[in-house]
Amino acid sequence: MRKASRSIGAKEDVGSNHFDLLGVDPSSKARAGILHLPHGDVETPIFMPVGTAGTVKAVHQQELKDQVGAQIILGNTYHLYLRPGTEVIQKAGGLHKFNNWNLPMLTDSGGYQVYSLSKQRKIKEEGVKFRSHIDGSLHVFTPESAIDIQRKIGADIIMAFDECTPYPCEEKYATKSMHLTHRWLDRCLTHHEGTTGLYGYDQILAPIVQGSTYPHLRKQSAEYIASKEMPINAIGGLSVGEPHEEMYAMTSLVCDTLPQDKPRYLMGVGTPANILECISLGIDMFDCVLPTRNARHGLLYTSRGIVHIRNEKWKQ
RNA sequence: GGGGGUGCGCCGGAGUAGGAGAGCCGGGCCAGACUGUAAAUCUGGUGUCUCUGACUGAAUAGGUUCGAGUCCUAUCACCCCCA
Repeated sequence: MRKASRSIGAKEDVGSNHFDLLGVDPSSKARAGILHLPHGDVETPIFMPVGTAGTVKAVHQQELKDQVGAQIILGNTYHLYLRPGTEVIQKAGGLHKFNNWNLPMLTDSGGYQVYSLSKQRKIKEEGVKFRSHIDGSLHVFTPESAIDIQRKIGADIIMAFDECTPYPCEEKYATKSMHLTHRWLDRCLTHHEGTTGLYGYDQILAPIVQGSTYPHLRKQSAEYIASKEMPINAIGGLSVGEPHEEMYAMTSLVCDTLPQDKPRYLMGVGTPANILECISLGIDMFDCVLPTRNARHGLLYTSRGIVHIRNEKWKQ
């Protein structure tokens, strides 16, 4: 495997050419490319391990780099904002310095927490009021504040603030939510353009396609997102419990609508089979908690199927 | 050798001053779940059988009693004290 080159703390703007599409599979829609980011290049298709609170759980940084070969990892705006807190990270000089990870990073905006913490939040046009899952304190996330926090965290790629809808989701609500996400995207874009990275490099803002499992909504949302002409386009609101066939159908439809020359990021996917299938549909980037969570829960994917390594029969 | 105490589930603990147990809590084990992480978490199972219901079961063997895990006798095992 080729080692991704590195340009730590690169001050120069990497320019509009963030992505080189190297090849397309003639028998599927699978692609190979290189994504150029301030902290190095990333080979796509890529799986990005999730380190919600700034660290990939149960894996040492060294293992993550040397054995796992991770080229980019995730962090989460909501969780980092609550703990250790945005100011702490900013004082450290950004998340890269805070956790000593000098390769690319991406932060999710907190949009997933609109879904996963739905019991303790309220959505309004302005933004989302969250009750902290740690101490119950009240916090407001808006498209603008989500960008501000992500500026302070300093990831190479930052995500638009969206609503990840649950499954199943009524069409009426899915429509309303999609439009809200679109309006929030416009605010994110404006705020992103009006601000700069705090640590001497550009941060790419990625918009997110929503629309639940409704083809016409997905198409409409994909067209809207594509019209923004951002360097990376993301697909959200999938892998939330819908049948795989629906997930593939939506992914396929959206991939066919999004531009060819930009990386496509399918958020929250998935199982090994999901990933292979979606690569063949044209997805370039993935993230999922499944490998780390399942590993912590003693579940291994093997060539002979799933193994629960903690079971007595696997012990010596 | 003498005295005292304790014995039920795979393990540990709780409980029972004769009156409803396949039965409390924890662990282990077995199975399942987990998809932009409120998750080293959660759910279910864990005596036997011909399984919508039965049967057996409180160290072992007897006894008292309408009724015994509980009381009595003997035996066995373990723990404590004395010699």
